[in-house]
Amino acid sequence: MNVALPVSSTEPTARQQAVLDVVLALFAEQGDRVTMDAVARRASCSKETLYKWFGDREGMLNATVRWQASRVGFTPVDLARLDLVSLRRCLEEFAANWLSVISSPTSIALNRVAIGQAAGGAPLGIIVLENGRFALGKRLKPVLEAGRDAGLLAFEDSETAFRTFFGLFARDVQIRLLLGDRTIQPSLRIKEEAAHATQQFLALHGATPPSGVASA
Amino acid sequence: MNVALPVSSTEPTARQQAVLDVVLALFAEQGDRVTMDAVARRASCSKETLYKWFGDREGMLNATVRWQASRVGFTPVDLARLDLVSLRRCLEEFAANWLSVISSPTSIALNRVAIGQAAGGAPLGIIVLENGRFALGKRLKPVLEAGRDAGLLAFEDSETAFRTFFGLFARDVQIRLLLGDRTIQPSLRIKEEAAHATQQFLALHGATPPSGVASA
DNA sequence: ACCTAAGCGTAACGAACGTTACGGTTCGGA
DNA sequence: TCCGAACCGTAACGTTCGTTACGCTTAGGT
Repeated sequence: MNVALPVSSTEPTARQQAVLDVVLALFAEQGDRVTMDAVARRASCSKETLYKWFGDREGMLNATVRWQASRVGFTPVDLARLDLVSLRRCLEEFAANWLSVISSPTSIALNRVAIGQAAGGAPLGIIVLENGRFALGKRLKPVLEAGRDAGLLAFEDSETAFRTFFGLFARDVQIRLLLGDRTIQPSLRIKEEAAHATQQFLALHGATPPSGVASA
Repeated sequence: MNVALPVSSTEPTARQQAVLDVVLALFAEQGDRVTMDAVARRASCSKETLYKWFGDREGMLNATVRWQASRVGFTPVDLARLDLVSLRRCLEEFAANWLSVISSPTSIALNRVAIGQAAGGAPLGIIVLENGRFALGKRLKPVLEAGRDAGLLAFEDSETAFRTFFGLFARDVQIRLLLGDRTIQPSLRIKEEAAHATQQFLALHGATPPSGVASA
């Protein structure tokens, strides 16, 4: 499995990227039920080429997940001069970015496929986890620690603090989306929910109590 | 689809329950890849019987989800005499119960199947949601409101308050389990995590600040 | 101009699996 | 005792789909 593309590093060519984008589009449309034939037809390439490039079906799915993961970008933050305002805005942006990413049809479809494959020993779920939840933690923990160093936050373990923040903004959104709940419409209130979660996190872990703003 | 068992109410017979338990066991073992043949063999029944009972494969999966959902029980609480100690204990039990349920192999497998089916328009995900997350909310919100009436809690919307509590104890546990993360071992620390989440929830929404206990 | 590699389109093979059909067996009731 | 319904075990059918193979076209290098 996965002959032409080794498990790490090698970036797919432009043509290959176009094929992987087709796979993503088909994921969003039909979920896991993506056949090699449908990919080849939509991408106007031959199945033989698919097998030459990706080895087998699992390799193609693997490359697709990596391709999508390589595109999620984070806006780096300036940790040197950090005050309560910039910290709050940074946390709100992180939360809002996360909420908007996991609400996108592409992300939902990708997570569904990864979860379906995770039933076996497939590493797809781990890849999604590594590039989603854990990548977020790696980016956010330095911010939290800088906030603590600046006397703005108080906590012992940055991992625990991050998981608290994660729970406050993620709540039940992801599981409801994955299970197909249509009564949830997070796209409209992302800003408000991110602000709310940040407010609550600062109420729990802020060194100085936030002045005059009640957690509605 | 689903001929013999109408979509609601009718309870399966003991023999049918045994078959559904076999399906659950196979879910836990092999995930979504459960064939009618494997079910018939393990359950020592004929495939013709399966089709007579459940209509088709989707009907069988449907009945399985309902069967498992019918078994999750909640311990009712006495809302009349509620003080801070009993409220705290009640919240901790809810959180601990939820964490232990979603950590069980059966629940993980069931959620994976439901999420996989949710890609199409299948109602499996909605059923799981209805009997999991929403059932929890229906049970917990009266408790929260009773706590508010007793002057122990302060919040505007019980739904919002519940989602905050949900986020505080669920955090990233469910998505990590679903994606196959093996570095997470919630079974050992469920009590501590439930107590921690309850502590944080009371810090956010408790009317009287909890005396002398720092949120570690 | 020729050769080779890459790639497209299509056909075909084979396995897995949902679904149906059939013959034999058990068991409760008339 | 006899009948019929329910059920078991197994075989068979048809579809889907992953995988492979083949013929043809195109482009770049010598």
